[in-house]
Amino acid sequence: MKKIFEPKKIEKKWYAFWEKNNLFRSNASSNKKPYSIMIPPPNVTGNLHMGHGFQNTLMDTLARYKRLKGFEVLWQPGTDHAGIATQLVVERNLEHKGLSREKIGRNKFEKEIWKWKSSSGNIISSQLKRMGASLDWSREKFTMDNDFSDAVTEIFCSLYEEDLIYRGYRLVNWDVSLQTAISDLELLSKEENSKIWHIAYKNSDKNKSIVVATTRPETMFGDVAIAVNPNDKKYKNLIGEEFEVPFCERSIKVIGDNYVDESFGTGCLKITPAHDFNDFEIGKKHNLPIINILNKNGLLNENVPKKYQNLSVVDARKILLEDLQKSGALIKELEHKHNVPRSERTGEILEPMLTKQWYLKSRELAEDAIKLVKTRKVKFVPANWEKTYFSWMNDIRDWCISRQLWWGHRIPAWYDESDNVYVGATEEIVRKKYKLKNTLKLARDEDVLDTWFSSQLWTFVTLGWPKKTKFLKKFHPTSVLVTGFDIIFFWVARMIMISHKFLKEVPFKEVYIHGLVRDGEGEKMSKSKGNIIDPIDIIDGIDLKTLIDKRTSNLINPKQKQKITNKTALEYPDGISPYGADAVRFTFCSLASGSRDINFDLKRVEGYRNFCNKLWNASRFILLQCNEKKIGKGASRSSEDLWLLNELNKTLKEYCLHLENYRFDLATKVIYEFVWDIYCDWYIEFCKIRLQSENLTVKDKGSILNSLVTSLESILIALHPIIPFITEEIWQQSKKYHKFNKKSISQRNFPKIINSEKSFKEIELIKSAIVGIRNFRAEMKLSPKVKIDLCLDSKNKTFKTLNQYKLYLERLGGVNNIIYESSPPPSSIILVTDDKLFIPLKGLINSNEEIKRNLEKSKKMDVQFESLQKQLKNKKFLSNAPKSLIKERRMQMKEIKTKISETKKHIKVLKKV
RNA sequence: GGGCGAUUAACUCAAUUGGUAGAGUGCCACCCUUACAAGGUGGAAGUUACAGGUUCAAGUCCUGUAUCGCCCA
Repeated sequence: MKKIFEPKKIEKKWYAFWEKNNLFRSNASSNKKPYSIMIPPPNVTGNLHMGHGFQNTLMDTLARYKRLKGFEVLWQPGTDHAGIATQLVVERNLEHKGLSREKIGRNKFEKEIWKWKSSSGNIISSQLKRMGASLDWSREKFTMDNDFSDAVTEIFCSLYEEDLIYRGYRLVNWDVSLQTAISDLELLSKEENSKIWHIAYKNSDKNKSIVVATTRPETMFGDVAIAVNPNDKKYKNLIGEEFEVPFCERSIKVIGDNYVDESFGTGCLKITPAHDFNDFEIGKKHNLPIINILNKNGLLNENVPKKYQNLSVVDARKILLEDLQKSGALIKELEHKHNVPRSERTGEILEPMLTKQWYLKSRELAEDAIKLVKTRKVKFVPANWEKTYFSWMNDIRDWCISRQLWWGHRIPAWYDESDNVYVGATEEIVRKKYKLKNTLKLARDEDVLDTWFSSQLWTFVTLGWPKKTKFLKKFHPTSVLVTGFDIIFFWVARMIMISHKFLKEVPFKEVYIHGLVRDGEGEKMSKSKGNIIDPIDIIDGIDLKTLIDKRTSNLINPKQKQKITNKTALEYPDGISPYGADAVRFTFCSLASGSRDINFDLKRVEGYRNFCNKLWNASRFILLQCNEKKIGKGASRSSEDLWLLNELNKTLKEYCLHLENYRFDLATKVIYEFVWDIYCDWYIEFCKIRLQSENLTVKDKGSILNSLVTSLESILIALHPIIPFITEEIWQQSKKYHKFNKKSISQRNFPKIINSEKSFKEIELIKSAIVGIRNFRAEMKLSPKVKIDLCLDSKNKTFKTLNQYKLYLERLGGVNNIIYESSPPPSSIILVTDDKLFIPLKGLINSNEEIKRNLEKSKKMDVQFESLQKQLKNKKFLSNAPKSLIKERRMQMKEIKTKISETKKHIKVLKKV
């Protein structure tokens, strides 16, 4: 073994080995208990980002852990076709070639996308492999696979038959650059600086006017009424009167509606049902006509005066305002902040647009889905995310599922020339089902389904639904869904609804919601901020130049290039060093506490890389010993070894509990502390000394080696879910010693956990004696080269133990001689439980130093004493606090009292010297 | 405007049903001791954002304030 752990040399090797040996294949016919996780399918066009890295590390840890615990594990891989995102990427590629999707047509465009998918679609899969994700690749699924499409069609038709899917003429959020409807979950609304304009509408006699306030003057060509609050004294007598829309020969009525807020603007609201969601509702209520003034490309249409036709909204507004100004109709212009809805994808301002779309009725489905969470058939972890879920579900609206895109599942609906609709899986089926004549011309719906419509089927279609497969039977409902809070509505809720509807089952029993990975300063990682870190770059390392190139290429706003370059150079002057996948994984786990956001700090990775190195070197020591000496058949039963096993057992018990509770951070903490602070700092040191001792026989040493190797093996197994590569490497290297006849550590069983806790007083005693001696040495600034003597009184209760382990005192405490004496010379006293160890001061330090040191100690102890005394004198504390606590405090009191009096006595003695 | 969450050591984060605040990194001192300097030994560092309250006891529960973040309207 090399002195330093080099992850690069082992990671790819072991992943290939696991794959080759089919170690992640799941078997639906096994007798083992099932455990299944479906990967939240990443976009097929995507690259691995920190969020993926984090999420998949957690899932992989669970999957590997459950395998070791004897479960039949299915970890299902796959990708999502991601309608808009993918279509945009391919369109951009076409643009570079001077083409467009319209130029090449729908069929060719689809082919282009498939071509692109096959060339770059598995980037993310290979990146997941680099992270060590133990997915069953033989079952990889894509949401546009043929069988997936069939399932989508079947679901659609069946929902249609039940009247849960309908076609409606309604307002949708329209992205004018994509020319498609967008769900209200895909919009981002942000407060922006804008204006509010007061515009006068005159009556036909031009002797009266009414002033409306609007943030969107250009929509006035679509106005069909003016609304006022019926209680508003200023206006209520105008209700029923008519006014003319400026520059239009159209009169509209004043109506009264409580919706109008008297105090907002002028208290008069223009009503434009075709271009505002609220106005649409008011229009419906008052039976008003609807005038659409926009084309699908966002330009004003023939329903507006000629002058404004074919202008964009922005241009039309500008010209119209000028015209209003000239005509005197523009009364006021005020600064105003309001929320502007923009498309998440394109950043384009979304237009409410009147179109015919397909909708899924959601109320009824939601009722059941709410119950499932209320009765905890589906558990959210942490539970407070249920609130988010409920608040959305209680206020659920019908879901617009059609999209005007070319990439996605085509809606299985056909129309005849009179726009009658026929729904069915294929045209043939439709003709048969509706008994249509062959001469009747049918055209298929041009639109596709929202990507989430297919994603919601993920948990069961990946398992073969609608076929009744073995996999479906064994692995559904899945065990847990690991996902971010941002898609509770998009995905989690919809999966629960649809799975219950079609399978009468929940899609997963638990939902673990994790936090968002941010950069070290708490900023969201994004291309435009230039603060993205690619997990693969932490694994392999990256030099500064490449990192800057990566961060500044393809920027939407090239002006940011210099800023990002400077910032990156400041933050990573030497680039990022290679830390290896295990360190990255360990870090991700250590940061997964509740679901609060995570500020990712590379320093943490470094710390855990060092941990890997520590484990590596501890193993290296053990293997070196095994090479030199003969390993025994049985384990050593000495106190040190039994103590270690007990500590290991305690640790593993907690470790498992934390993993079961999704507290990956606590799991990493307990195992880290065990390996470093107990196993390496004490146990290996004990073993080292024993292995070098001349007092022990070859057979004894063989048993000790056996203990070392077996305990190491247990540790490796326990750590394997978190750090799979290094543990596999060490396990394989130590195979000839532990002799477990398996191909891979991943096939081992998790160490058995015993439900008993013993105490090993003599080991704790010897440890505290050594710590005491070390304290003394450090505080007295003794060089490690200076050895000390130790005086023991054979009448002491601890004498026997200290004498028995004196080798450890010598080697770990720098003790030279142990002198047995009942009346020691002037000494420093180390208190170990009830007993005293004496370190003669002569030749080391003068007694004043020791007096000073003891006075400082005694001060600290006095503070403790005070606080304990205060508590124990408090009658209310004694009557209210739990007995165990009182007992504990009394014990502490007793201890501190002895220590104080001993120290005082000691100081007195020293002063006499 | 409504809701959720956060504020703990210089930095990044922990702290079980309330029981007297801990890690990693950084810092200081000493050490290249034959697994590991990516290491060892020891140490300093906190009025737990602020102000009240409940309680024998509050980082933890309640009320309010401030700052920040997210979601919904």
